[in-house]
Amino acid sequence: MRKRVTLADVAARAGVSTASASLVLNNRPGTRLSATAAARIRAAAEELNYRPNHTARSLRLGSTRTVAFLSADVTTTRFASAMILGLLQEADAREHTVLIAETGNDAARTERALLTMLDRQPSALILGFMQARRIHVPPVPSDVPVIMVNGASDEQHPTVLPAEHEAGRQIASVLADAGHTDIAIIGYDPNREPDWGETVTIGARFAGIDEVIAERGLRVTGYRARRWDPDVGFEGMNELLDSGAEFTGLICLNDRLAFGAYQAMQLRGVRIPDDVSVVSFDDDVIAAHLRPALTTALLPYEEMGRRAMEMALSDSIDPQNLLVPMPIQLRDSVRELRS
Amino acid sequence: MRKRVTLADVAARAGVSTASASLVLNNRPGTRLSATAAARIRAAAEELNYRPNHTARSLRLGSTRTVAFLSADVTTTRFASAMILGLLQEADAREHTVLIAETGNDAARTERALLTMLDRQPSALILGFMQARRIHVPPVPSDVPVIMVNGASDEQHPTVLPAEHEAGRQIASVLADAGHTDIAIIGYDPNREPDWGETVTIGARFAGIDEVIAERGLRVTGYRARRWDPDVGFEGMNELLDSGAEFTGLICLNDRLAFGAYQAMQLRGVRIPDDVSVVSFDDDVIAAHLRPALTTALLPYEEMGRRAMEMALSDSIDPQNLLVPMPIQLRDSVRELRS
DNA sequence: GGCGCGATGCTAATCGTTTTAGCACTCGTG
DNA sequence: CACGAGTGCTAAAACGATTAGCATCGCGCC
Repeated sequence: MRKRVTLADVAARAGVSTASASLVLNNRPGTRLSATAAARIRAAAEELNYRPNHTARSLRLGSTRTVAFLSADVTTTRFASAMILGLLQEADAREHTVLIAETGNDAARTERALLTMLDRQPSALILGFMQARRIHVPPVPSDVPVIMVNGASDEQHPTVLPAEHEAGRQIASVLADAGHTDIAIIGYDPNREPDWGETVTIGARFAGIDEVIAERGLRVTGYRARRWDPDVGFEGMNELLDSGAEFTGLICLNDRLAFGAYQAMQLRGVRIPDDVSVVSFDDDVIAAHLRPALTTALLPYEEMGRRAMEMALSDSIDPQNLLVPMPIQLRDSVRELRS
Repeated sequence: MRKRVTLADVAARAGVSTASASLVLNNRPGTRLSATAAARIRAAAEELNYRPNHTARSLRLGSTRTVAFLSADVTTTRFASAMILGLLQEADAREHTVLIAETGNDAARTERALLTMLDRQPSALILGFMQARRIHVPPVPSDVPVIMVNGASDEQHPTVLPAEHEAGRQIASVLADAGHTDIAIIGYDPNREPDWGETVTIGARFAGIDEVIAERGLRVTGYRARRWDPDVGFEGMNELLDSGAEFTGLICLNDRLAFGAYQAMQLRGVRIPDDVSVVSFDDDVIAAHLRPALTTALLPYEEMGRRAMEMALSDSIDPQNLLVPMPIQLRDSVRELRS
């Protein structure tokens, strides 16, 4: 393919000025060009396969139709792609494209990435986090909106977060509604270690669970853990079982913990859900494939991405903070207790 | 923050022309500006916090330092984020940014996304696939390189693919070297169904396995399957066990199949690796967390992303096709057979 | 015949850079 | 003192679009 065809080429072929061509091709309302001239221009554009030079247009208009997405930790989780997909879908629907950069968890790198992005004059800036955190965002020109997905900023930018509090309530209620009163929790931290403060969402998840425990008068044994990995779940379950604690229901703070707990129970002949009913959070890819399939609260990253883009591109940022529901995926890991 | 400061602002403050300012700030070699003027310019830029307008520069230079990444199916797999991370790292090192778009598996949508991207004059185009496929790529201006990651094009664009053939050989050899001669394979298709042709890589994986089978004289029972999901692995393993086939080694064509096979064996009391040794492909997130941890060939998506960006941004595209090694993750699922 | 006016379309400035051609000035030199 | 060779810097033309304001034409009307 040869050099790109410019507006001037189209205009020349149609025998008009670039001004007229521009007017017609953008079908500006109120333009007073003859119908025949307009037709000639359109035909020329068609024949030459004209596509406007986006860079030139951006320079003139002062707006690139581009949204910059800065992500902390694209890699550490399989959820990132869901979020990106949501962003991309909504951006596409609104005829914008997405610039993406990785910031790591590093303030200096974040600042650098942010400046690089700002140099490209994006229409909006979206900061995404895989482990919901609160960070400091360097100042940004006031005309470019900043949206935080699954995180928060000291500067009070609008956020999109999962509705963890409600999910905590619902997940605990699943167990309570099924008649379970003796509950074990893996990953729980009754003392709310200070580090949890860094993550914006987990506190709400705990609070939701706590409320239901209090309201329903549940008896609880907890296994504290900060790292939520399968091995921890494995270890935790073994410890709970060894302690002789009595429980028929188990809440795992995420699916990876649940995965480990499953392994421990299987090895010791504890049957799910006959002996212990399990509920959890995230709806990780494995959750549906565990045996029995795991009941869990879905982390709605795709929807969050979509909503973030929506907020970024709508002129009115009405809801400063948006909570996206975490639908409960009811599967086979919970048994109805006959009382 | 107020309006962006332009080069003219800097020049004015330094008392020189924009030409001089541009020359100095880009430290063009061979310019003969006085040291004091240069210092004044630099100081002014510093004080005003000048950052060049990327759009304007792109327009002038005819090159946006941007690479467009088109992805088929960002969502369907947890591997996407690894690939993106690789791309991002290398792009960052070379001072480029990445535009990203989703194409689905749809030719029309791919074409549309491609055009949108081309309008932004990217330095290169990278097409990524999660399920390695061969597609038709619409024509692209000859000055923008096109790289295929984990896929191939009818137009013979350079590709970056996992070294499946070698991995097939190595994975089969792990079993053979450990003394196993009776092997079961789940996901195998001895007849190479025609559809496999669509995927570029799997054929090579099969071929590698086949070679070792022939060279070592292994005896093989296969469970055919095209969908490689946990349920299929579960079902496959049960069927193999029911058939009364004798085997001490099991090759699963991916970790999800292996996951299902593990479940089936656990339920039936077949011990891994004491009764059956298992090897697999992908190094999915769960592979390391299975009990026992699974020996598998890592799909090097991050490295592939990095190499693709490298090819895209280096002037000389020497190796038209690059095979990235799939390192074997040796873990605990294989037992050494004493003969 | 000159004026007003609607219809049609063009000129030229602009966005913020980069870059080439060349101006103005100072020396050194024959 | 005229001339060539440096030196230090600038004016102006791009890049490809958008848009406010102006120009031209034909025609009817007084």
